[in-house]
Amino acid sequence: MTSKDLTYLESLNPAQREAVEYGGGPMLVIAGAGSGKTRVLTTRIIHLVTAHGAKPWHVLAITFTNKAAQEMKDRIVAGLGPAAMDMTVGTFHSACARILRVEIGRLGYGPRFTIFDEQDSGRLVAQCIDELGYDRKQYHPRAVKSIISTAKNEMLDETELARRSHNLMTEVAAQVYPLYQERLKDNDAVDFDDLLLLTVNLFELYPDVLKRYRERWRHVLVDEYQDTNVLQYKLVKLLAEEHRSLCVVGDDDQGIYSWRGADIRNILEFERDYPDARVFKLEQNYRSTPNILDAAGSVVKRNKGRKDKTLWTQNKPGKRPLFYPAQNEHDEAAMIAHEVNRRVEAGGAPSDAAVFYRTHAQSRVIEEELIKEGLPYRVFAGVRFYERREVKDIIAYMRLLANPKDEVSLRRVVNVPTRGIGATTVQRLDEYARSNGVTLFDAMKDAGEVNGLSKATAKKVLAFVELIGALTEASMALDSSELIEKVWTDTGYMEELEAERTFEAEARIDNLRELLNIASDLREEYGAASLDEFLERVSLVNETDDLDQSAGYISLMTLHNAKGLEFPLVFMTGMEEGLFPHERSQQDEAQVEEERRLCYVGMTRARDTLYMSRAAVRTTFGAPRPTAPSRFLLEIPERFLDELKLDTFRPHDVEAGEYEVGEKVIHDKWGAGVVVGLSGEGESRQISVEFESVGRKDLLISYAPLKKNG
DNA sequence: GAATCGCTAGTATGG
DNA sequence: CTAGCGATTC
Repeated sequence: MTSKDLTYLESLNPAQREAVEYGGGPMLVIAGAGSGKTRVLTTRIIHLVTAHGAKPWHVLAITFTNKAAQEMKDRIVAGLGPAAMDMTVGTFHSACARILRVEIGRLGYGPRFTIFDEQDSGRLVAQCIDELGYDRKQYHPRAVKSIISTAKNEMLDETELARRSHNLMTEVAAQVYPLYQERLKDNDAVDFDDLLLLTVNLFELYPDVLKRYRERWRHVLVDEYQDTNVLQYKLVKLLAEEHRSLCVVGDDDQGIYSWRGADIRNILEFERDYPDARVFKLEQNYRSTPNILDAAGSVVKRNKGRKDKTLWTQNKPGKRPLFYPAQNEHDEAAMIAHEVNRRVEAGGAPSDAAVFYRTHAQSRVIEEELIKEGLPYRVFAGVRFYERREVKDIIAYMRLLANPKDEVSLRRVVNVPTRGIGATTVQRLDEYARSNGVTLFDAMKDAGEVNGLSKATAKKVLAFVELIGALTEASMALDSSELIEKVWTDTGYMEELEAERTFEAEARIDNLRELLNIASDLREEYGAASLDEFLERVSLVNETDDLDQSAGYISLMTLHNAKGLEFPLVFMTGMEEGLFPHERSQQDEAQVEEERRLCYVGMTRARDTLYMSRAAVRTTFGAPRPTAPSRFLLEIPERFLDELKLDTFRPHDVEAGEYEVGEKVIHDKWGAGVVVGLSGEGESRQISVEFESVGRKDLLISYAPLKKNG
């Protein structure tokens, strides 16, 4: 042993240390929740460099989110110093984007290609459906897009897709697929799946390129391996096959992305794919109390076909998880506010707390209650911030400046704010573009010669071309934050919003200011941020990546977004059949198992306190409906769960109406009727009424606009 | 070509 | 219930 400083090894437990020091070929680390897997990954990288002489630039580490990548990078820099900056740490998508920015010319795209999001791709698919003469209503663009996406992720081409199709929708998708792909290329654009697919294509078509990247990244490490799909698996395989320094880390109990192609077999069968692979298991949990782990474990152990493991911990027993049976979603939200306040009074901080829910729609009521209580919070809505209309509009302008072939963005902004270039004009320009084989934007430059355009209209079009030209010119010299301001000023976008003077317009302006903040932060982080860097960021970065637990707010997010995070205090809301597990997963046992893993992921985010709640009545689509408790709640033995009783504050106590069978009633909408039955209690007390107008209806007494008649 | 009205689908989960 | 979209009207 030389004088190398290996003290970082001392803080590891024996299992972690073994995984860190293993010097052989492919390895799989099965790492239970909270068992220090990020630590193992980062320490292993440090060890590769320190003890095995690996060069930092030879390391490729794939994480699931950009936030995880940043954390990992910070930790490695702390251990290795600035040399660590030469490593590549990022998500599959960002790593592929980086490769494609350099290499995509081989595939016939330009280097400033646009990355389309789900909305953009959806629009393009819709155009293709129209172009092929199919009815958009019958073949919903999103459904078609989803089939194409699955095909891409499973590496099926349109022929194979058509061969396997067993319904009209898939057959149409198989026809749309090649056209969509052609249009993407015309737009110099790729969708999310393309980032991975085109990279695999590139590697398979050009062995010299693959060779370069194999030399570049001799050590490949992949986190959250249970959530990789076929394409990602393929990428890893292509890259790691030669040097075989491959370390994958994952937990089959935390696989929650099969719906977007993740294949849990990637982890379950790793040993078959790599027969010489060593398997390591990390089972000591450092995060949660035994009570929380017991409860979470009792849920996930219902799943079949999992790798057996038992988490244990030396942490103090702590409190048992608390179950709160709320009357409705307002009550549930009030409980959260109440309990966070209690914690704050006891010396805690709002930022200790996270609220998880199955669907975004649940956040609203919780927000209302937190506002009422004056508690600071932040909603992490995944990519949704970037999908807001105003944000997308400004980004569309920016994209157009970087890539004038991006017709989807062009169409989006050409008449926003309205500048007299309507659908008919765009249609004529489009016809001209097609018959002359030029892009839509080039057709606009020729507006004077386009058939059917009046002089006045042509003038408006040319003014737009000039506007974009001037902005493009400006984009070369300006930082992206300056450019954003110039865009919303010069296009008149901001002026129009400000003139509206409505509450909604104010909110939109706030969102645009937030976008500006993001660009400014980018500048602070990296010095200056060019247009291209800005676009890369907003295309691939997820809102959770901005999570800052020191900033003093309660974090609200979906259970999916909670993966990889931890909080002292966790609220799992909406523990109801049909919501969690979601109704659309209930037909299929495999999907229910995935929901169960999601439940496990949520529960194991909690360090010391875990609340689980359900609403007896929940209003969805404007209609209140009684609910049944989630099966996951029932899977937790009573000894692991306490019931939270909050008699003092129930804010929405509802008097159960004293109706009797046979009594005459009158309903605001359906008029007169007679009570024929009563059931349930409290808020979920139901009444059956035989109406003269519409016959028998079952109603909730506490919500129905119902009165006694007589 | 733009503005307004009214209908209807959506609410899984996300890079 | 509400946002987004298409039909209708100006």
